[in-house]
Amino acid sequence: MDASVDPVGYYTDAFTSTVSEALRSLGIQDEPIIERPRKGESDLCLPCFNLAKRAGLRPDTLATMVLERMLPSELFHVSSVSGYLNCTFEPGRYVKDLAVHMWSRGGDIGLSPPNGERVTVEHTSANPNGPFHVGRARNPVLGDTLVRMLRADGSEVEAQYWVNDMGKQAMLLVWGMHNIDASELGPAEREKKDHQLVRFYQAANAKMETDPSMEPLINVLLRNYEAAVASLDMDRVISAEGRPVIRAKDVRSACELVLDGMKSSLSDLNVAMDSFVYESKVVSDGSLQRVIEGLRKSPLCREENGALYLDLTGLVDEQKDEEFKKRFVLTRSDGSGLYTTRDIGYHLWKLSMCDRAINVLGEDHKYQSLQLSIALKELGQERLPETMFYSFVSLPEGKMSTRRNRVVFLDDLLDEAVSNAREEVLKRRSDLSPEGLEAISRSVGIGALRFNMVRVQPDKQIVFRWEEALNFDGASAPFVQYSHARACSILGKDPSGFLGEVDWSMLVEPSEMKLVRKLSELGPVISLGARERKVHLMAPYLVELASFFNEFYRDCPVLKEEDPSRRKARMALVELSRRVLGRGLWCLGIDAPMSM
RNA sequence: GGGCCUGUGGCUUAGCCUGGAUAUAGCGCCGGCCUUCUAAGCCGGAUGUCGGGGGUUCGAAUCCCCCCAGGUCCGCCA
Repeated sequence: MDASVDPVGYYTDAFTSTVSEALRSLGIQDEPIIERPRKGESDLCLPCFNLAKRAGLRPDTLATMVLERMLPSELFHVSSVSGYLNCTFEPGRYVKDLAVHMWSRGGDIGLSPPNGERVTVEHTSANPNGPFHVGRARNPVLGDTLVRMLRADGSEVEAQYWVNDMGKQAMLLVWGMHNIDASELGPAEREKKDHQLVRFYQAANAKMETDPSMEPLINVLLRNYEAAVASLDMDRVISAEGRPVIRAKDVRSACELVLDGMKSSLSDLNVAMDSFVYESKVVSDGSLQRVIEGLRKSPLCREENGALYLDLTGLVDEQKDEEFKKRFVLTRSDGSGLYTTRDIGYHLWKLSMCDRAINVLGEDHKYQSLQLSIALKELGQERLPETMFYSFVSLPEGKMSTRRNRVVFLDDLLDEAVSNAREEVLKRRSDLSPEGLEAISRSVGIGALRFNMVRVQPDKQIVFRWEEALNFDGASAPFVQYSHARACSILGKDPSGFLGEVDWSMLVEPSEMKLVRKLSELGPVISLGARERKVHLMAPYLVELASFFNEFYRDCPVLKEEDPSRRKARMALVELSRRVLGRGLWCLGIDAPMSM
């Protein structure tokens, strides 16, 4: 068999066509639905229940009849068990074919060739008014993992952060920075700019709650600011009640300052963005106006007191939602745009730049996202953004809230993770340099955090508990990292041990064969993540793989193996495991340390 | 009030879209394994009305209906 052919598909096709032929010889024309059994020894199965029903036979009778009519194959053998036709690939041959195929990919294992698809993943996009808290930390972790898995799957991906520099939050921040004396504020939690500047935002917010003149003031500023942005006059002085308050360009620079601090948290989490797109872009390049003009032509569009809205009444039944908000407001009475309107402009632009747009959003954005899609359809947009929603992380005592001071900052969690990891490393290693200790502690600490945020289905709520967030035992990043380090340790003792021709048929031990099979599941796990956005399946896959590697490690001595050919095959299996574990961890944005 | 999401051993969780063979793992608990390539490991054991009730089906954790609990949304806010 040619090394470039994927054995899974090859064997599956062989079984499928043999089954189809046998079925046809029984006069059954249905295309058989071949499944992967969840349990049991076999590799594939054909449940015969529905076929038997249509043929008027008992399932086990049909299975046996099909079995009797199947041509024998060198690739697999088949048995009939309680209504199932079970197919088991010829173990030695299959494992060898898998290993040869994987080995031929070299260091590129798990990377598909470019598929020509351009994907934009928008994630994180938190308002630039203060540091990240862990309530939203799932967003960058899920988003970045998706980006990595798409890249591994061969897509050309852009990770995009949509920065809200046009809204009330941004204006409150700037107003605070220019009108509140720093000496009136309490000390900041950290030196980082996001922690420093959030104090101005909080103070401005507090003032708005007590001072009724604040709200109209901010609204006037926002309106004047939008006008300045629309006419590309960033030097314009933005005033209210005739008094100058800020310059238009101050808003953007304030956001950028806070964003600097936020970017450094992202980088600590191993999250990299490719581009930051500011909301003001949509205003300054005129696309906001084009959106409004375009939607004006929609039959759903209505006007009231100068405000434009889409009348969604007709969609009520379709959505099975009697209380569907009937109006999707596009502009205020004064003609100025709203967040959702700018979002439409952004999406039109984004969709024109890629083949697939994916948004990672908190579940609170579901409704807004639905409205967005309706508006995009009204504008004639055929491709719509895909969404990945996640539920919030809350605290045992309730929802995180900055105002009630009930919040855990991401920066604190990151520090805590690294310092817990450091303690664990120190328990086991005394030979490390300070730099080595830091590097391993960081890999382990941050890895454990990221792992715990992607290991569960995104739409499940998470209650944040320190001991769980920093879990280093069992199904955790360090468990997987440890297997990787063990592999590296063996390879380090004989770096040339797998060079030359490898005889994969030397791998006959059950734990070797199990490991090879598990290694071959990397590709399918990556494509499930990339194509169906099920990124949470990578974590349990890696745990299972690491566990199989540990069994192999226990059962099969490598360096001490005396038969040179078997030793080489085992060395190569260790190298293959190292590559696959490394690739999987890379997909999760988790470092794969050489030693722990 | 209505829409959407979630509810699986003491705790956390996979499977649900696309119904099928003994319901997946981990933590914790109990009992073993370091003169042998890193014990952050391995092996064995106990633990389940798959939120509750109906229905469809030869067969339901999975599909449909009702109910309960938690989350979330229903602004000329973002």
